[in-house]
Amino acid sequence: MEKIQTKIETGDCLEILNHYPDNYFDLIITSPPYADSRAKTYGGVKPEKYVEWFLQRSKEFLRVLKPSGTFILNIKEKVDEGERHTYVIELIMEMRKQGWRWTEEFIWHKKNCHPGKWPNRFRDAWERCLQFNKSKNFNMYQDNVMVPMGDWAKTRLKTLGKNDIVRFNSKVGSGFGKNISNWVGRTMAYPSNVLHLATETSNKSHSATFPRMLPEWFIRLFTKEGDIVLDPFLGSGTTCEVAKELKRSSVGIEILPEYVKIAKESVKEDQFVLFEKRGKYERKIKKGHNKIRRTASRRVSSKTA
Amino acid sequence: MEKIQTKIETGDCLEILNHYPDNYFDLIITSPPYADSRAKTYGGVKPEKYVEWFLQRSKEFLRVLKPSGTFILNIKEKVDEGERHTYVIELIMEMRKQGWRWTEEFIWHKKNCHPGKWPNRFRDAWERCLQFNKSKNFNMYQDNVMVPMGDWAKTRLKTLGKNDIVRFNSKVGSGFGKNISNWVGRTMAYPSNVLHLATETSNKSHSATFPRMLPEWFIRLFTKEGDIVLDPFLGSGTTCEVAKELKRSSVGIEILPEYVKIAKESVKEDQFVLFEKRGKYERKIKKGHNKIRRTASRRVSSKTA
DNA sequence: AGCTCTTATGAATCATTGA
DNA sequence: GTCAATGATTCATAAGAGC
Repeated sequence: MEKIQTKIETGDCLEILNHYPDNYFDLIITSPPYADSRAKTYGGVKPEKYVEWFLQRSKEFLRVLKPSGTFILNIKEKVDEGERHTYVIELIMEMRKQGWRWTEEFIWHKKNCHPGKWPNRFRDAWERCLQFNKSKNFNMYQDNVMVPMGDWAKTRLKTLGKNDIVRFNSKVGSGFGKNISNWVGRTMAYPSNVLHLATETSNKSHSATFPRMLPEWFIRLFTKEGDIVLDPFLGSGTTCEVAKELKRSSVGIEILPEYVKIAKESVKEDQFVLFEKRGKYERKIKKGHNKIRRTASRRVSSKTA
Repeated sequence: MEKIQTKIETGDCLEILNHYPDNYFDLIITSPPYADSRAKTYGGVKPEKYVEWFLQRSKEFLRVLKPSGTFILNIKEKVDEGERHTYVIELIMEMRKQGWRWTEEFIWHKKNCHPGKWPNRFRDAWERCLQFNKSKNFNMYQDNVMVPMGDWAKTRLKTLGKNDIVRFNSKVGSGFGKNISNWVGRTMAYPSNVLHLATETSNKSHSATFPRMLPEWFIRLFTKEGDIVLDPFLGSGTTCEVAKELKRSSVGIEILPEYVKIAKESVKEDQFVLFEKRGKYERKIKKGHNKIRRTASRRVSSKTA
């Protein structure tokens, strides 16, 4: 098996990435400090300055990303003076001018978002996962993220054993095609662009951690084993941890020493386990897979009960 | 009870609205023809021209909306050359320059999105419901859209949906006990800004109707009985139908005669039933409730199983 | 009334073919 | 070459029929 590397660097990604060559990463995935948040750690970028601040860095991301690669940006605009701020949509416009293609916008539906009540606003239960690419053709491994089919399939497809059940679509070319027999016995379906993930209420001592499932899903979708992933705003190291479990190399960049420390410890622990207790590592991987499967099956049973 | 009026007009809302005074409507809710769609009926506004085309009309919407009112815009950008088109986010930017406040973006999660498979894209399962306002203080009646929560749904009210949109009023006096207000506080929660609704796949003879629950939810949330609602792109009349059921006055404007005909028939039929066969009307309403409850119950059982 | 089973179809997207 | 029409692909939901 190919050897994978996990590297965590301390500093501003704008500087650190200077040392990396063009077309180097297969996937960039990150959840950057939102405007005005983490004021003490990142200098508190003001919403008005956010686009400018980010564009300098996204220019570097564009350079180090492979043409076949993908950039996933998890972000959500803050409320400012009772309005949604426009820095995110401005950023999309400006990144396109920079050369990025805005391929898709995934929705992360936060199933257990924070409770709260305001007179003119409901709880914010979703975030954007913006997909940007350098070219029209990029790598996408859809089979890696298939989900169990809805229960309707069990009852319906089961009975369609006869070879030619044909739906004549006279006007609209939608619905089942002519070869429904292809579908008999299928149990998995491709997902949509809406992700239902709970936020992690974990104990990790830092803010704004995204749940492991989020980077995991995108890493599985847009990379294969041995590929190399970048998270330029690593935080406490989730992306690198997940990448490593999935046998992808990764580079994480984080400006705040406390976070770097946490991140390095997680990864170091993994290395220890990897080299000295292989059995346990295997179990860990398996556990990860089971976790995914369990989640998926929970979703399905939820759909079918 | 206050008398309510339902009025359906034929024409381009840009012209028709000239006849309406400033600050007249409490809520504007619409799903305009998307760029490049309905080419044969609406002239098929090109994506490049869409913002300009819409801005003329949103200027009128701004004029006729009360300062305390809300404008809900259901829209989604098409894929163009493998990229999401930017006309929607450009529209947000331009409408703000026009004087609108972009208060919030609700997500409509389309549970039964269109099937299909492509090498570089998953199925599109969501649309935007953009909330715009004229002022920071607008009317919002949050209690009208509360949803049941927690174990209560499993045990006492299997028929109602957690995380779902339910007619709160319909439960009052329907046999759940007189002290409903006591447990309402503990068992009902405010929803989030993510709406889970299936598109209607029924047999209505026209395309692109949004599900009744969508206008219903926003009408309940942003208006009270006797208020007046506008849908400037009425389509087959869903908004006016729902407004009428909820005892709100409404004006619907539709350019295509066929749709106007359908819309007028729905409203007329309701009137006929209302005045000549009251018993049947009652049944119809009840059937409507049952429909909702059935939908909710499927979803709930799904979440709790 | 409450099941199961059948059937219709929905703001889709992409590649190919034809004008 | 540009643009329009056609074909191929694929889920989930709700109405309706039947029992």
